[in-house]
Amino acid sequence: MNAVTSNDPTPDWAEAQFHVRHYDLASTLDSGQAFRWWPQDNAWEGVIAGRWLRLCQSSENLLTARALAPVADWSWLENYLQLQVDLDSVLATFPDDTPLRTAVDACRGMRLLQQDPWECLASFILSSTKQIVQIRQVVALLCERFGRSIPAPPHTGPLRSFPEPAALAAATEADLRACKTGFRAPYLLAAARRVADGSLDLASLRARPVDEVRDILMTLPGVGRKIADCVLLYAYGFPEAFPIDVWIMRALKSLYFPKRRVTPKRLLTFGNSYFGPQAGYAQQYLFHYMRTRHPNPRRSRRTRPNHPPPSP
DNA sequence: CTCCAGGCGCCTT
DNA sequence: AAGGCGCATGGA
Repeated sequence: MNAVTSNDPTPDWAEAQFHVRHYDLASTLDSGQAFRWWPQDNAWEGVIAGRWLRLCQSSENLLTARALAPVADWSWLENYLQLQVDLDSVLATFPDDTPLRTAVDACRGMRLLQQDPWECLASFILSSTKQIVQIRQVVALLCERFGRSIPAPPHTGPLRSFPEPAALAAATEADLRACKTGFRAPYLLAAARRVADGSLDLASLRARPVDEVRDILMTLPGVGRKIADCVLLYAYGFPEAFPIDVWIMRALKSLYFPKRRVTPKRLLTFGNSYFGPQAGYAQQYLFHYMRTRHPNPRRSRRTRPNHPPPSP
């Protein structure tokens, strides 16, 4: 995973290559962790750390990154992509059962990212009762309206960074509702204000125990156990965090308790205790497996009766 | 049209 | 403690 930088003596852009093992870039960037990556010509383009980036898995063991400005040190990207993680040792901690083996086999190489806490927190505040495509749309609108303009390549439109807390804190609830945030607008506004005024220091949370960080995040309105766990997992890198949403509930029920009566409470207890020290990784594999391999159960329902009733 | 979406807060029992 | 319901908005 050593970076090899371009030899161009005066580049106005930068390229680096990273040697990887067991890395699936596509499922990593498209598994509902982050919401600002788009497929483009056999590569992925997105904005992180306030700059446009193009990532390509040019071969099984090689990632290529391209940026628009010289990059002296790529460690921020290595950290974001979690290139240093030995996936085999993570998978070795999983309980050895058929459902998890199936889920891992469906997208072996998928990683957890390590994202910016503010972007992750704000994005997941917006996630409640929204589909992933809608979350991406709302995040894009917020960036468009409140982000800082950043250098963009010719083939994209104008690009903007993810909005700073202060930029959203200065907005009105109506401004945020104009970005389709709906009933989540006051939650996002409150979080932005808490971070912007310094009463919530997201950077300092990294050094604290996971349960303390969860409790602190849950003091924010609109942030319950699930959203807090997403931030713990996707931004702070607590691998034991296990966000349980409707997909995971469905996975636990259908994969671990098929044809058995189980209360939601029992499923929660099971999910929060069964998967071990890297439960968050297990969660990501189960989530992605359910989303990609198990169609929405509603879709199997017959949409029209065999014999339509006569017209009046 | 109806049902549901990477939930949460609040109100009833 | 536990369960029901409304919340904005749009996809299926």
